[in-house]
Amino acid sequence: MITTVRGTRDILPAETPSWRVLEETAREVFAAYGYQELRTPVFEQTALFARAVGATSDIVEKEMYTFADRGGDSLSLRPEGTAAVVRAFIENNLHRSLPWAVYYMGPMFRYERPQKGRYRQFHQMGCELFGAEGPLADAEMMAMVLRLLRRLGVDASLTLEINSLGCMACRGPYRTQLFAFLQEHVAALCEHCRQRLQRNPLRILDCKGEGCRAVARQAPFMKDHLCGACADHFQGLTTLLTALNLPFVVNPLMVRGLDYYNRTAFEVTTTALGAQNAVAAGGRYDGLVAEMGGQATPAIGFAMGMERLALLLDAAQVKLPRPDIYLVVVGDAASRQGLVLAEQWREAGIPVVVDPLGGSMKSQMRRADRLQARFVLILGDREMTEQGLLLKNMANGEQVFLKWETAVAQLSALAA
RNA sequence: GCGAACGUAGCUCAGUUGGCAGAGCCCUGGAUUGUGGAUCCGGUGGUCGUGGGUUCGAGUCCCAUCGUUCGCCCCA
Repeated sequence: MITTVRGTRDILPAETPSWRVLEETAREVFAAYGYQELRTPVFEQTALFARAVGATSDIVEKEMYTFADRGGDSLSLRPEGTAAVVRAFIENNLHRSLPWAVYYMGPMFRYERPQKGRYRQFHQMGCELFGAEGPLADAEMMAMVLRLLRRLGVDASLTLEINSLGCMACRGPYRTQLFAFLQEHVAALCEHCRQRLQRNPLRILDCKGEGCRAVARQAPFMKDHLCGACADHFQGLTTLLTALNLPFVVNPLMVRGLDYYNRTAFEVTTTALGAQNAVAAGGRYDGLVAEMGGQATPAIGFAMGMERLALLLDAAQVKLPRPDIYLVVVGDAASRQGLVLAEQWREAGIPVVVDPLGGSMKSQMRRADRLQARFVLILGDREMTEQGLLLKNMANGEQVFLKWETAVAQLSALAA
């Protein structure tokens, strides 16, 4: 048997309704804040991700699906959404139409060890806003994320955490200070953190190892060493979140995994998903557009993991589709006549499900019941001779007789 | 990439010191010959994840492999 590739899966019809709730609710909320949909290719030149996400990040170093195409170009399946959005922004000269507010949703690919809520092909949706520099944009985006989560009914046990990662001006000095501190306490760090001390000391702050956490708590915090502009920005953000009545926690140890972030970083976490606790995460990346060759443009964005949202989604919101009218046909002649009638009704805009398996009336009725059809139309020998149909209301069992000629009018009254 | 647990019917699971592969749900037929749901009775459905090994005999023990789950890591 040929099966799905490890870390991928089918989303079967039993599950697609909740995915649609997810997608449709998100589209509504994003649109309400002025975001429009952007669709980018699922694969790009490998160099795009290497430069945007960071050549030394774990994602690029060991998690990308990278391959050479037949022309010899190195391509990669997208491991995240922002890089392609930035590429599209630059490539289409959109700095002339600021603000540019877009959302995307779709599959992403990372070669990771699969776990609950973590797949090799997974789905993210996210928003990116180009052109807005001040904390108003940050606060509004967080409000939007939380509104969406509330609308989805997944807001129980969620926490909004924020931090500031500083900017080019203040991160450098802070980094040397942090490095000096960590070097004094190198003995208490885990092996992995000792290795990344040189390369990426900031990441040590959110290591989950006990020794590292103890050190991290004593370490100098970025938020205490921000330059004036960054401090103002962060202060402005907290003031706005308070004004919006959005509860938040300042987590000075939160560091984003992707290299492009500066200033505001935020994360929405849950206690309901085990180790994969991040539901949504994002931040500001004011330097990325310029770094990627575009005209310097401030930007902020976030992404949320759709598998994780689907796991949390309030089942009460998901309405399973149920047919209004289910046609039961008994006998060959009735089957043919049923097909013709059903097409006439559909032509008139009336949806009809025709029992596709036939067999005894009992078994067809059972299938209609299983689908929770509101009405069943019965077409058997008796109805054939009388050129009519029996219409049964499945809720109360009442039955009325219809003639073929007048059925369209009577059925459209039902479907309305 | 590292550590651990688990893979038995479509689903959820039981299976004793190694001795005939089971239950519930689902599906299906009947009780009810043209009518769903409730009840009762019957039925279909298994390369026990896969491949080796030990043994008279393996779902059970051993090895390998694939997959899932949990933790690490990473992250949405």
